This record gives sequence, structure tokens and C-alpha cells, in this order.
Amino acid sequence: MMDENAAREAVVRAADELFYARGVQAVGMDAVRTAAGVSLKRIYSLFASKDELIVAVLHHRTGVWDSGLASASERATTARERILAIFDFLDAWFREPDFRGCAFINTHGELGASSTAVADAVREQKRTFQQYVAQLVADAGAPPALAPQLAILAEGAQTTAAIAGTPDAAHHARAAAETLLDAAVPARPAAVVGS
Amino acid sequence: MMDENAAREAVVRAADELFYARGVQAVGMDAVRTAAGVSLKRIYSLFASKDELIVAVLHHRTGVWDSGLASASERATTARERILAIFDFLDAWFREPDFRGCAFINTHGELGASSTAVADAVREQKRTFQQYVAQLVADAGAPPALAPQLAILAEGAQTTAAIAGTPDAAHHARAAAETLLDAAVPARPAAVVGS
DNA sequence: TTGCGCGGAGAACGTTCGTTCTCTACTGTA
DNA sequence: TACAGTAGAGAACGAACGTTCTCCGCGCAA
Repeated sequence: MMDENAAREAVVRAADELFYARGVQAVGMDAVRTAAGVSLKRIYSLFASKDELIVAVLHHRTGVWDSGLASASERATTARERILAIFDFLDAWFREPDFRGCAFINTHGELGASSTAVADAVREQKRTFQQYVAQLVADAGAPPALAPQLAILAEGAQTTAAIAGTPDAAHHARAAAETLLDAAVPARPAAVVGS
Repeated sequence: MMDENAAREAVVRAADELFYARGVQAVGMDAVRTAAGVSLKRIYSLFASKDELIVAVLHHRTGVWDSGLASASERATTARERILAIFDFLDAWFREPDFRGCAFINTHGELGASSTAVADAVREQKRTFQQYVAQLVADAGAPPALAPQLAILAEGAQTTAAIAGTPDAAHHARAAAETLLDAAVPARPAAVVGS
């Protein structure tokens, strides 16, 4: 039998995929059971309710997003490059065949009005991303006001790509980010990250 | 008794408010009936199904959005001012107490995966907005590539404001739009709209 | 007045879903 | 072998929902 951690992870991963592909409310716990290979009894011993599972899925997605972003910026050496790497990361994501927009935005639109736990988890993820951008902006020597502008570009690219069904928005957002960076950063070599 | 058009409008308006406030799937047809003051029998004689009502609500919202945007840009005399008026319009909207993000984005996240009619209606609305922006960009004498960048800013501001629960994003997006405009438009007086 | 058709109120129906319960099989121990 | 405990499969339960149906009252034509 699976130990508790393995069962927990199997359930969260299966629920994540199903929720993302079809929407949370369109997926029954039976479908999660089948996909995860974990009995309903066990699922309900690991999570008190579907709501709790939803929050666990959002936390799991936060980790996936953070590590994806981190690995996408690994090759970048300057803060400016790291900022632009965000949009390259988005571009690659938008091209995945099962891309269906940002799971946090989707889930917030679906359940944010009725579940404060969901709204909180989504808000927390976005706040973390904004802080990540703010750090890069500071590293680049740009004024702090640039950070929310870049974050808004990233958010807008995600919804635009999801609705249009094309990855173009990543390219447009990246071009806008470059313009904003050029306008914000004093005209001298960008600072190296961490310097 | 209400004539057909009045009943239709009462149902669509009531459904619009309820769907926007709570999410589509969280609202039963009984609640629409009560809010609209139109019997279920009548509702189903006007709309073949809830899906059809949802699409009608989205079309109604498109009209509301378009006219709101048009009246917000009435006082603007130049294309640049009209572009920035978009973000002032967003700012005013974000400050409304019952603001809960863009209904199109929310509905797409909730039902876009299962209903192509919903996905189509949402895509159509976004396409119309992008064309509106593209026209203003052309009027301003800026290169066409600026238009999708401004549209992405507007989309990102809507989701950011909805999730954060604050109207700040409108201000940030407006500032970014100004920077992009300054960088894109040749340094001479902007053309007057329609000239 | 009588009959007719339309529409309102809401009960009813069938389905789906979240959650719990029952039954059975299996594992490890004495 | 007998037994206790655990977990899986899925039936069962109660609620909610989309949709339809029934019953009743009203307005109107003759």
C-alpha cells in the first residue's frame, strides 16, 4: 500500500491535472479517486473536504510555478535577463498543448467569491510573484514602480493567451517589458544579480 | 404582464448580477427566477437552457462594457488621451464595492473548458477590445505593435485588481501605458482623433 | 356566463455530487 | 487456524440543480 505521503501526493497531482483541465467544479471526487488510484475513504482521511483538497492543489501549484520560474532564470546572468526570462518562461508554457491559462486566476474566478480559503491561497501566490519581480527590479537598479507594471504584463499575458488560444501574448508582453526596462534603467550596464 | 423583450431583459440583468457576484455555477435557475420576477416556465420559453442564458448574459455585458468605455473616452480629444482614458475607466470600475474582476475572464476560467459557446463569446469580446485599442493606436500614429501591449496591460490590471482586492493596478497599468506611448510615438504633437 | 388559452407558482423528476457507510479481502500475529 | 485491524471498492444517502409538469387563476371573445 502507498504510505501517507505517497497517497497524498498522488491525490494532489491527479486533482491538479483534472481541476486544471476541466475546472474545479466540473470534477467529481470519483474522478479524482479513479485518476489517483486512491480510495474515497483514504482521500477523506487525508483531506477533510473537497475544499481542503482544492487549497492543497493550489499550494502544490505554487511550488511548481516557483521552481519552474527559478529554473527558467538559471541561465540569466543579469537582473534584466532574469526579468525577461519570465516572459520566455510564459512563452514556453503557452505553447504546451494543454495550456488553459493560469490555474490561480481560473480558480479565483470560479470559487474566489464563495471560498475565502481559495481567495487567500491565490492572493498569496500572486503576492509572492510580485515580490520576486520586485527583487529583480531592485537588482536591476530600476525604480520600484516598475515591478507592479511588469507583474501586470505577466498576468495580462496569461489571460490573453488563455482566451485567444495563441502564445503571441508572451512575445508582446516581453517587448513591452523591454521598453519599460529601457525607460526605467539608467543608461549604463545593468547591475549583476546580487551585486 | 411583461412583454417578451422586457422579460428577456429582466432575466438577463438579474442573471448577470448574480453570475458576476457568485460565479455562474453557484447560481441556480431558481435564484434567477426570484431575482428577475419571471417564472421558470417563461425563462425556459425565452432561453432553451442555462447555457444559452449564460451566452446572452455575456453578450449583454459586452454591450455594457463597450458603452462604458465609449462614454469614458468622450471627454478625451486626442488618441493618446483616449488610450489613457481606458485605464481611468478601469480605475473607477475597480473602486466599485462589488467589483469582482472581469466577468469574461471569470466565466472563461469557470466554463471555457467545457463550453465552446462560452469560450467563443469571451474570445469575441476580447477581440473587439483589441481592435478598439488598435484603432486608437493607429490614430495616435504609433506602430501597431503597441496595441497588444496596451491590451495586455488592461487585462493584467483587471485580474491583478480582482485578486488583490485593491484598485492600485489601474494606476500602475496607466503609468506603464504612458511610458510605452512615450517610447512609441514620435516626439511631436499627437494627431487629433479622426484627423 | 362559458369556454379557452396563456402564464405564474412551485412541485416533481432525474441526475450529479460530496460525503459516509457497508461489506469484503488481506495482512500480520499467536 | 483463528482473529483483529486496516483499507479498497463501490453502494448508499442527502442535498442541490437543471429542466419539465401540474394545477390554478386570470383575461378575453362570443
